[in-house]
Amino acid sequence: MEDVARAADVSRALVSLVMRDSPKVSPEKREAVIRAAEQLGYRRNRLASSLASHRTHTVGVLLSDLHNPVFAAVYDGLDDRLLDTPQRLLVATGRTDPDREAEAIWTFLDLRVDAVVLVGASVPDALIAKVGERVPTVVTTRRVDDAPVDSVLTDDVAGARAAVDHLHDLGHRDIAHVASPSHLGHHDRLDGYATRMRELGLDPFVVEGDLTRAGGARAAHAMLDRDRVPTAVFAHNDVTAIGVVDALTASGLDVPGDLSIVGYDNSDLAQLGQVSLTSVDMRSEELGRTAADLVLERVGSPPLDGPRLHQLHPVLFERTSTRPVTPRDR
Amino acid sequence: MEDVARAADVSRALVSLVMRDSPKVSPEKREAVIRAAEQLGYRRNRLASSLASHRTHTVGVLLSDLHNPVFAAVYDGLDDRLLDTPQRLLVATGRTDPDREAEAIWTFLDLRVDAVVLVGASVPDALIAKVGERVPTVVTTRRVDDAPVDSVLTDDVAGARAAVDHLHDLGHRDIAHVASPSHLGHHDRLDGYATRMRELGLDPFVVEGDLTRAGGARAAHAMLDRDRVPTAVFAHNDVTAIGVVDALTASGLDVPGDLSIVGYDNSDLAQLGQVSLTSVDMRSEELGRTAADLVLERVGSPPLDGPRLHQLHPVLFERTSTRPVTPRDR
DNA sequence: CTGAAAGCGCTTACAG
DNA sequence: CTGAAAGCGCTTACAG
Repeated sequence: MEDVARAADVSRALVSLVMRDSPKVSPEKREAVIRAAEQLGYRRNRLASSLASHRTHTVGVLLSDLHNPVFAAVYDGLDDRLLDTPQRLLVATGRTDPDREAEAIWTFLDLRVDAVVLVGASVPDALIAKVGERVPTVVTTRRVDDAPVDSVLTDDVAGARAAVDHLHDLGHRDIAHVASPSHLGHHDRLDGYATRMRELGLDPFVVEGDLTRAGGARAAHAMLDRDRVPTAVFAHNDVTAIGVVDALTASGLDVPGDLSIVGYDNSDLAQLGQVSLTSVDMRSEELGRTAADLVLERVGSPPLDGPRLHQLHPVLFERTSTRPVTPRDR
Repeated sequence: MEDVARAADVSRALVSLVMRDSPKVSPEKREAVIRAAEQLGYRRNRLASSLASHRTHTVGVLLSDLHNPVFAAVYDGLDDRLLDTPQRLLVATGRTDPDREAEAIWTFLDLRVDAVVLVGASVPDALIAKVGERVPTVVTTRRVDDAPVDSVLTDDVAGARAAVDHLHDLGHRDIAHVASPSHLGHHDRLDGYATRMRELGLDPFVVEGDLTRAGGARAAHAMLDRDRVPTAVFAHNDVTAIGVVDALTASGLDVPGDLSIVGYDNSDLAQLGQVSLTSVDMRSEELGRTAADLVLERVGSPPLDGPRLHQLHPVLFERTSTRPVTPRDR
C-alpha cells in the first residue's frame, strides 16, 4: 500500500479509501491510485483488511452434494441475488458425510465468513444452533426450530400430498414411498405421504432408501422381493427415483407401463428427455434467492428479530414417468 | 487466546503452540489448553493466523459448472488426496462465464490461498499465466503452455480417436462431431476427430455446439436441417451428447436405431440407466488426484523445476447408445 | 515452558 | 486530503 501511495503521489490513507471504494475521494486521485495499483500489480490483502474491519464480505455456502444438481440450482439462486452486492460466495461440501460437513462449517467460521448458508446439510440441529450463535445462518431445504437461525424450505407436506394425489387421480391405489427416515429434514415428505394415503383410505407402504441412486435401486429390489408390488412409487428425491427406475427396468419392468414413478426436486435430472420424470418442483432457485435475502438482512445489522421461517409452495411437474394405472393380470 | 491462556494457566505462547499442533508441548499442557479452549468456545482466528504466518492452508478450486457432474468427479479426486493433509478446499464457480470465473480467481488470490486449481476454466491463457506467477496453480482438463502453471489432462487426441474408431468398427462412415471451437481446451478433441477421420478416408463433418445440453440440441437440429444426416455423432462432452439425443428423439428419430451417439467425459450422466451413453472416460477423479499431488509438491516449497504436464490415457466405455450401422432406406 | 517484542497488512478515528 | 497513532488476533524469533 505504501508503494502504491508513493507511486500515485498520495498518502497511504488515501489509497486505503480508494480500495474501500469510499465516495469521499476526488475522481482524479482515485484514477491515479487505481492506475498505480494496476501498474504495480497491487491487490489489497483481504486477510489484513478483514482482520482490521471485522468484515470479510464473504458468505460460506455448504452444498450437501456436488453430484446432485438440485443443490446447484439453490446455489444459482443465491448467486443471482448476491451478484450486485459486495458479498462473495465461497462453497464447500462434506460429500454427504455429517462429520465432514461439520468440519467444512467450522472452516467457514474460522475464516470468519459474514454468514453461512446450509444447503441440504445433514448435520444435527444442535450443531446448527451453535453455528447460528456465532454468525448469521440460514438453512435451506430443511427447518431448524428453537435455534437462532433462519429456515427456508418448501412445504414438503403439501408436496408429498400433491404427489400422492397425482397418482391417485391416475387411478393408482398401491402407492409405495421411498423415504430416508434417518435423514434429517426429510420427515415432512414422509409425513405428507402417510397422512394423505390414510385420508384416501389407502395403506402407506414405506421402503427405506437414502439420498443416492444406489439407495433407490436397493429400495426397488426390496419392493420386488415382497409379494406386494405397488403400481406406483413416490420417491423422496429425483436421484432416488432414477435409481428406482434403473433397477425396475433392469428387472424387466417397464416405466411407466408397469409402474408409475414420481420424484421430488424437479432437478436437471428429471428434466432430461430420456428420464422425463414426473417430479415435485421444490423451487430450488427461489429457495436460494430467499436465503440470500435473509442473509443480506442479517449481515452487518444488529441482531434483529428472532429466527424466521419461509415456506415456498411446491408445484408438481407432470412428465412421462406417470400414467393411468393399468389392471394387473395376476 | 489470552483468555484461554489464563483459563489453562499457561502462557499465551503455549496456547499458540498448541493451536499450531506443535510437537514440543507436553501432553498434559496440551490437554489443559484444549479443554480450556473448548470450554470458552475459542477457535483460532485463521485470518490473523494466516496474516502472520503467510500460509492459509487453503487451496481454491474453480469449478467451471456446478451442474455438470464431471467437475464434481474431479473435485472428489482432489478431496480424496487432500483429506489427510492440512490443506482445506474452498470452491468457487463462475457459472461458465469467463468474466465471472476471472473474478472468482481474483477472490482466491485476495484471500491468499496457498494454491489454485482450475477445473474446466474458460478464462484466457494469459490470465492463467498471471495467476501462476502469484501462486502455485494447476489447470485440469486443459493445458496451458508457456506459463508457470502445471497442467493435468486427458490425452484428448487419443480419446477422440477412440471414439471415431469405435464407431468406424461398428460400420459407421458418416460420423459427425459436435465441437465447441470457441471453447478453450477443447481443440484436441476436435483435432483428434478430424485427423482420425481423414486417416480413415472419411470426411469430417463438424457442427458447432457449446458445453450445454441446449447447445447439443441446437447442433442436432443443425444436422437435421441439412440434406446429409450422419449415422453417428461424436459429441465433445456428455452433456452435449445428451442434448443431441433429446433433440433427435423429439424429432422422431431413434437412438441408437437411427443414429449412434458417443459422448465424452463418462460422467454420472452417461452412466444413468436411462441414458446409457457410450462415452470416453476422461478419468476425472484421477485428474483430481494428480492435481492434488502437484499442489502438494508446490505448496510451501521454493519454486522447483519448471511447469509440468501430466497426460492420462482415456478409456472408451461402451453402452447402449451405439450399435452397428443399419443401412438407410433412402 | 515463559515473557516480551516486533511484525503481518490492513482499518479506524481523529486532528489538522 | 494528509499524517500519525492505535489496534485487529495472531506468529515468529529469541532470551531466559
